[in-house]
Amino acid sequence: MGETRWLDDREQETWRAYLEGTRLLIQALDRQLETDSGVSFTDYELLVHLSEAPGRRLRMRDLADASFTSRSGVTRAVTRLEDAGWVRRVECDDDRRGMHAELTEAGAAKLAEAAPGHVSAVRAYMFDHLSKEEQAAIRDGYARMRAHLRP
Amino acid sequence: MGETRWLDDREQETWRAYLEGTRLLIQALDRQLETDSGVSFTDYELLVHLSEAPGRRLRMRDLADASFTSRSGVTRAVTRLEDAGWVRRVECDDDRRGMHAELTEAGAAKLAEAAPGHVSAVRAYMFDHLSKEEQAAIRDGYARMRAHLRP
DNA sequence: ACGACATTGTTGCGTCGTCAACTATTCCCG
DNA sequence: CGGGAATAGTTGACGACGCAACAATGTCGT
Repeated sequence: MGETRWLDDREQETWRAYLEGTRLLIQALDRQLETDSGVSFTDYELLVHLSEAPGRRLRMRDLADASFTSRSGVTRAVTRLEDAGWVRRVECDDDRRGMHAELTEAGAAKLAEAAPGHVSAVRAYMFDHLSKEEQAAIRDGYARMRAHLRP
Repeated sequence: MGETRWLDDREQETWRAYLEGTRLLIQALDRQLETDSGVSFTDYELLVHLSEAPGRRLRMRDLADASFTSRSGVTRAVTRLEDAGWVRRVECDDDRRGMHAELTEAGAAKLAEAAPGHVSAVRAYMFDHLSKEEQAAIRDGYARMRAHLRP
């Protein structure tokens, strides 16, 4: 146990700005999606993952991995999305344990409806306030962090 | 309604790296605090806010504002921290509606015990992977975002 | 081929957090 | 001053999510 290297003022400010900015940003995006399209931010992200997958479907585990949440979280989220009519469960051919979550037409339509407003919000709340250099720094820096934190 | 300006590949990657890196980072920090000191990340942050306040106490509303959570969230969190013995409620002299949350000695001790490991984790998970320039970009960029998003 | 072990998805349970409603108090303007 | 509006903190109802346990199925070594 060596001496603790505390954060200096500059690092403190970086840490606080990041934490608080992130919290405000996510809250704002969630509110925008919820009020304009009736989708939560987490549900929106799940729909995006499905829409980008081949056949618009993903194994439950892959959806969990892609969204960095737990298996049970995905189970419940998919049930939620199924009740909304945006996703359906499809049994796996090659693995009888397996389940696919598949985007329905209604789900794709909902996503198409929600996407423009969401993207505009991401621009208005985040990208419009960042220079190209800052965007590059964030991209590279967080990609490196992500690589080291990935399990 | 003009045409939507979708995110280009670079912006997409920035957005994804940021979101996923952040999710992994917060999860990792939460786990570290929880396993090493038995404190959740949110509770840790509340203790920090109190420890930095004059008299180690804060009005409930100020604690809510500082932590960017709802009033009810703070009420429940403070009850939780009170049960743990780390915080006590003190009535306000000048406003009979008011309540202070005050850090106890045990709370200060818990914070002192948890802080070194947490700071080390913040370094190991985040700062060690970022150049000075990237840190500066994040600090400035998020500070600007935060300023625009603040209510 | 077969038994030990791993994996998949779901569920019960507990925790955490928000919104809306409520009481108590304070503020402010006519 | 007095009374409506604003504010403080709490609570109830509810939704989201993680962990651990579980049954069903698949995988692998011998």
